[in-house]
Amino acid sequence: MTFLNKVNSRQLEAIKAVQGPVIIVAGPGSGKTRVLTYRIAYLISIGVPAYQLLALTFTNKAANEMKERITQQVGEKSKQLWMGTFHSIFARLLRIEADRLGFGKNFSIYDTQDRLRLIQSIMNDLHIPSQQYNPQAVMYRISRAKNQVILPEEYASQSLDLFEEKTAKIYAEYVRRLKLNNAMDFDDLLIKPIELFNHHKKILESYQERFRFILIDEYQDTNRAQYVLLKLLAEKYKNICVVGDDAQSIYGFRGADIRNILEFTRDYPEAKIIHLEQNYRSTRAILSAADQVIKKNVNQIPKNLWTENLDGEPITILECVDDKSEGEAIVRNIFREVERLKIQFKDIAIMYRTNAQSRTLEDVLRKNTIPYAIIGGIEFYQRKEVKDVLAYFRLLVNPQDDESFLRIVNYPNRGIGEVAVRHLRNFASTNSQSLSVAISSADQINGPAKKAKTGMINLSSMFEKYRKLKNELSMSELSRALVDELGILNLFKEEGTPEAMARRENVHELLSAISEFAAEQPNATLESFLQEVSLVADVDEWDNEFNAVTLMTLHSAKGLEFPIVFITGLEEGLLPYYNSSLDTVELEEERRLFYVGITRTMNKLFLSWEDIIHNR
DNA sequence: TTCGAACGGCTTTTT
DNA sequence: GCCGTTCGAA
Repeated sequence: MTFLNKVNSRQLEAIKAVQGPVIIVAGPGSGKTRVLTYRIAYLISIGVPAYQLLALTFTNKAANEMKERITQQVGEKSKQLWMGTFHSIFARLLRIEADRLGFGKNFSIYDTQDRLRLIQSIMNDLHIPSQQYNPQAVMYRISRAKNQVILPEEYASQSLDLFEEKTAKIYAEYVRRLKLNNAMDFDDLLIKPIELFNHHKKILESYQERFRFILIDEYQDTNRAQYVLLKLLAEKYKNICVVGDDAQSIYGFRGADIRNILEFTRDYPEAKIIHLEQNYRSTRAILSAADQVIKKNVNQIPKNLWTENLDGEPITILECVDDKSEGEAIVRNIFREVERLKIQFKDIAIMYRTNAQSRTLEDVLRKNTIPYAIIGGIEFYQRKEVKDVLAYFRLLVNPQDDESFLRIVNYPNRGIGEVAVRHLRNFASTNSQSLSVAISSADQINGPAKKAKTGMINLSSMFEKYRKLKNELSMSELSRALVDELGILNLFKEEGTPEAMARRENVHELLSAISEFAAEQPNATLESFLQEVSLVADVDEWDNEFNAVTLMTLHSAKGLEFPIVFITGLEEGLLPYYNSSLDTVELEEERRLFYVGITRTMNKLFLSWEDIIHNR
């Protein structure tokens, strides 16, 4: 265990305290990842079987990196580790146990877009006007309720106003429809396991036995559902180790409950508390700036960060007239720093509060031929054309998935319009069939026009054909054949606009992603591919080998570090983000977000803003 | 009945 | 800048 002499005494303590509950309060740059990695390697090296470890991280990227490092320490044993994001780990568990919950193992996973569409269609059916009740707000409330493990009945009994009453109705129908579609949303991936464990004590016990040692990274960003889930799993052995920093809790909007970390010792009074306060990442100047910011927050665990690093260079403030000149000032400084410090573009990151801010920055960077990589924005797997093609695959895997069906029933155009779809839906619901099953009886459906009927019959025989082919072709052949038959690549080509060509390129890229996936994993299936892509984050895709400046939101920056950092748009209203109901709690979260940004910096920090009032 | 063009509204952060 | 809605043409 040679790795154990590469750490300081506090870190060593954190690595070796493997029995019982432990909370590690780890400041930025304090070697948190190192501790987690070594802790797992240590557990394995003292004889704990790797399959008894459950390690939950915030991003897949973090999980993969850690897994790699653990493999270096302990070898192939690490393969048996259950390590990943909450969502991917519990999706995996649900694939195994789905039938106990009345779901098929091939369930679809709905992302935000799919959920919104489903909610809109439910509101239509229930005659709830979307002008009066914003579907997004409804979706947000439902998600909120789920995060807090509040089921429809309870939600209905607590609703205080008309909006909540309507939401309660929609919520109940939403749950019913998801089940009919054999689909789960992101929140279900957390609350369905709770449901499973509550109703099947035996299964809970078997997982308690299995996961004797549980580790959770970024604990400050867990929500109520995750908390309940962990509590259930750790109940028997109580070997639960949480790592986090309340000062870096920035996902309140997603239901993260900072109380989880603040009150850990209340749930586990015997918990060992370990503080990691020595920072190895940043210069003294940067750390002190971060400290000045965060100490304004009232609600936090007191801590005292320190470093042996040098003072370093002072922070530079760039005051600009508008966003364009802000971009230009950043570019000037990038060139100067690259020259002066002999660094590369990949050592630099530009951060902002909202994705929309990346536009102007991109323009300026492109003009100056500085290579850049963007994390976030419109994600690849969210693009319309990609989602459309994926919807066909989802339907092949899960024929009950009516949402995916509705997405592609008339894409590309088959002359099946709104009215024809209504007829089909009526037919399907009177026969309690899913839409993709119902369409195979297209010739028996009365109502639709001739054109629509032909389209339906064609679509139905196409499904039949590919359902057969699915067993005969490899996933990569199958996907190519399907896209070919759809003819969308040619449609884009005929259209010829730059947008259409970009879409064409995206579909190509999707096909190569499938081939690549199949090549990397010998027993890859369409199912596993779909699961993978529905749970990837943008940060996961980020490749730090490529020599480019990284652009991203402050949220995505969590867990990363860069020698040079620019934080842009430091204006009232943008950072902190202006929101009519910005209260103290939210303001503190904005402050933590800024804190996260500052503490990503190793050597030199630039802060930029537009002085609109004085410069106009 | 379907489809494409034009218009207006809104827009935080993400697994 | 993106999405849904509306409206007119085929």
